[in-house]
Amino acid sequence: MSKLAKLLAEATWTRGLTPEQRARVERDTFTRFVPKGAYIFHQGDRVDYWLGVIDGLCKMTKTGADGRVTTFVGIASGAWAGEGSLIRGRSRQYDGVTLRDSELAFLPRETFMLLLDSNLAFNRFIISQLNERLAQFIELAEFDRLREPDARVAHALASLFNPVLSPGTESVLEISQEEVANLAGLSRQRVNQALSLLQERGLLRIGHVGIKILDVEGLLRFEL
DNA sequence: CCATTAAACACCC
DNA sequence: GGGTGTTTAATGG
Repeated sequence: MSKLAKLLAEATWTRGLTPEQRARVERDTFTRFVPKGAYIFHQGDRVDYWLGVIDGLCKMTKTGADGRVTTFVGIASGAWAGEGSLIRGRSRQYDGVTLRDSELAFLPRETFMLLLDSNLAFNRFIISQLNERLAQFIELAEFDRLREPDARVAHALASLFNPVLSPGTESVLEISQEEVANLAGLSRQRVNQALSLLQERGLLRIGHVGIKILDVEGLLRFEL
């Protein structure tokens, strides 16, 4: 079985498709290898595909007028993204960049719209995914405004393990501390300090360009 | 004051 | 050579 077939077989949203729809999806979807640090799409691009992460780690970022860059969210293995822009019919509102070598899947807009127009289960999946994302962004605002830096780091890491949004995340995250800093909106050395604390608490283990997550639940409810 | 960060530094995988 | 861990000086609440 190809990587794509495996991804489609394991994805929640393919379960409610008719055999014809499933065949159509398998026929229309293609995959591409994208090396670490490469752009998947740019802000302003037309949105022609729904993006699936077969195996990899990506980020959505935006560059401010003064050149500073912020990362909104990480997208991990098993995740599908970009339905927001597809449905709104708008151009990309941010840049997509790989954080490590990634295998990506592209489902054409036309196929996506066909499913949206004809399949109830698919609609339910999209609603639950959008809802999950909304909850995640509200949490992001909460942690950003109400919690200390250590909890922000813990939360940023735990967010990559959301079972609805990123069902296939491996427990070893191949991510630099620099990128964790971008995700959490903190400096690199503050993140380093936070990671050391989280490691002391037994929630994760720091490796070389990698973090082994030991306790996702513990990270989510981390308190000083 | 105290915490955070930018910049600069020396390891080392 | 990029990622990591640390120091130092500057900044801001």
